[in-house]
Amino acid sequence: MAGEKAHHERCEGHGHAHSPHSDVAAMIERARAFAAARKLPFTEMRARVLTVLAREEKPLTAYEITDRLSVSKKVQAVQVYRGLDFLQEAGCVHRLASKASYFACDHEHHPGEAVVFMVCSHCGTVQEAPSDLVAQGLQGAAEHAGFKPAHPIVELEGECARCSETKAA
Amino acid sequence: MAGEKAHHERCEGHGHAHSPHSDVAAMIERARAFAAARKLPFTEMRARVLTVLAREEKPLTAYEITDRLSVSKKVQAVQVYRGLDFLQEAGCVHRLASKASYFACDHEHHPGEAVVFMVCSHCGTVQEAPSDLVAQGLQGAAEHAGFKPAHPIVELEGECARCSETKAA
DNA sequence: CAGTGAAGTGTAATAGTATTACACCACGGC
DNA sequence: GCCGTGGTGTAATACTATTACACTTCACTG
Repeated sequence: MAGEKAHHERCEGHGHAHSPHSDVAAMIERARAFAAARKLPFTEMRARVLTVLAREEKPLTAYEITDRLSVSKKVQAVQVYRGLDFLQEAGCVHRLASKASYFACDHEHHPGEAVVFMVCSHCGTVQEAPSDLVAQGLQGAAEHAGFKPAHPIVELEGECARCSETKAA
Repeated sequence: MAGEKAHHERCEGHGHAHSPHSDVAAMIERARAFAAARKLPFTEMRARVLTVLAREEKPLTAYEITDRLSVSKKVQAVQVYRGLDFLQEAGCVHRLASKASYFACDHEHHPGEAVVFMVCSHCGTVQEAPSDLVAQGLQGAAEHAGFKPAHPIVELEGECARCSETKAA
């Protein structure tokens, strides 16, 4: 049942693992816009946290971010968590529940959409892919149980294409 | 051990919130069978951890289980984690990634199946519901990305039927 | 029947993730 | 001005999970 090409993705053809250099500036801009819309400041700290994540290929834990930032100037984990909270609200960063780690996302998500986080157990990268079928499945399960759905978490551990190829070679 | 409530509202068709009294003895038996099949001992500790979870309506954290068990005899978290590892392998207990907590499950799961954990943000209970649509969606997303899927995590936060009704009243 | 090895236990210590509390700062609005 | 909302920096703490190690149990086997 592969024929599932969901909405337009801003990702190029194959859902890419948010690559390290996928326009950091654009991500910053998106976060800034969100802040403006809420009349909240887009502070230095928020930008720094997002920048670290945007440059990274893999999810990082809050403490890894803390370490990265502390190289230039000592920061504490709580400051990073505050930044992450904001960025998650802004939709610029997602939390990977299975790994308790965080990664940047360069595109908008629409309400009601179900996004699958495919996590490579070999290299650690994450690919996002929206799925209508999953969304329908969740909706159906909820309906059947009289459950009022709010926020879905869909993570799929496995091996990414790149790592599979590498091994095959 | 505790009284057996003859009330087994076993899986009527679909997911019920694994109620506190859904036959604890049967769960123990299932775990015991798994152990036997693997030629592993089904020890006191394993039984105790499972019993605590089976009697509870909501997921518990490892430390909550530790506290419950420590009432009768002091145990340490690591012992509980060991029990949980076994029980998860046995399929008798699932981990809720979004809450870092654990709950008992009274039925088998089949490979390739995708199970939705519906978590009520009000009362904390979890209902399980298998969904073919979700399974297909995951499969499709993986195929499309050349991703080799292994273990899915599907959690849906929201409000259960009971809590919705209560509020409405 | 001793010897061996896989598996579990109990205990202590530690690593890793996240939050609370509080004093202080910055800025926008009346 | 000054007040309120929101951010920062710092310290401390709570919560989740793992590692290490000495000891036990038990099935197997030589």
